[in-house]
Amino acid sequence: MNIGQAAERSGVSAKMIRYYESIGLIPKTVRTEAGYRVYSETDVHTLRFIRRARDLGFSVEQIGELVSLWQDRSRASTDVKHIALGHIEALERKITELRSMTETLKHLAQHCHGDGRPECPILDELASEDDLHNCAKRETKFGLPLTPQRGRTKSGA
Amino acid sequence: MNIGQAAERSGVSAKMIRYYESIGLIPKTVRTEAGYRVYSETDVHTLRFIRRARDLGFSVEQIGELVSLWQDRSRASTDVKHIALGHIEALERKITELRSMTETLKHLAQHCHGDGRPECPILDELASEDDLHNCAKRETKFGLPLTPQRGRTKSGA
DNA sequence: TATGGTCCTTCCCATGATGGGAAGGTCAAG
DNA sequence: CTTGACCTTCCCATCATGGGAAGGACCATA
Repeated sequence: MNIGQAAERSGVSAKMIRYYESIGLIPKTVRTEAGYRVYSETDVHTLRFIRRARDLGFSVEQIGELVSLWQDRSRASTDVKHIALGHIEALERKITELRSMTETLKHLAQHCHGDGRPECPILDELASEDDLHNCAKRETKFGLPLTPQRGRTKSGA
Repeated sequence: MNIGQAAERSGVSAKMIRYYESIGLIPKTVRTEAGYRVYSETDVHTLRFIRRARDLGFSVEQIGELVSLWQDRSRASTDVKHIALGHIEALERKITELRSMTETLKHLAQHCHGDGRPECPILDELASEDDLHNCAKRETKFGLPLTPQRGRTKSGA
């Protein structure tokens, strides 16, 4: 089947399939004489595997390791578990960070009248000279891209 | 003061200060004859404001709006609150998403022996033909960049 | 004054995962 | 043979951030 079919059946966009091939996450496929990529059921299966791992938030690098382990029949499950646990930790750190932000913000928002007057504790806090004295102490401070929309951009927006 | 000083005093890197200027988040500064940017206490104050907003996860676009409101003495606090509440929602959606991922993963990891044998429910699940049948149903599915390290890259790594 | 070190300038590139779109080739059905 | 749907490659954009190069500016000290 062609890339479009493979994309539809796997849930990975054609664009991404080409990208994964280009970075070596999946091997180069067979091509027709005309240069069209040809995919088998097995390839689709692999792509689905990748999509799921991606949906669980694994990075492409980690997915590469997972795919290798998956295809290595003599793997040790501890290696897989190790990757998973590491990822869980990363996720939890992120969650903690985001929670800290929301809590600070909720505090601030609670005290803001939110009417037509200019007084605003939210701005006051942002402008204050000392550290954010709220619950959230910015221990873990990373950026968070809140709009990295995976998948459709036009339809889903 | 020069950009280096302003960076140090505000907690915003010189690189970022230039970037913020280039995208119009902050106005162009006065320059010395030699072309060096010159900053005042007020500028540093603004930069600190920006850093805090950034630490709370606001996007540069939102920060722009917040800065405008901050500097508009006839603002309505409701506008500020509106931005804050919107951001809180976004954060909470993200948190929900991440929690869903961790829960799925924890489930899978729990059932994985994590020893030298190849049997691995984590891989089995990723490779399974049907949808992830776990608690996490991938309702909200976005990517999450778990390593967008803000700030130092060498020292902090 | 010459030299060196530290600062500043601009410009380009990279990140990670993804989409958009253009220019052009292919294929199957009518 | 034409049309439309599909494929190809290539380049660009995102978002906020850092890295680094090439070159100029400034200052202190020998």
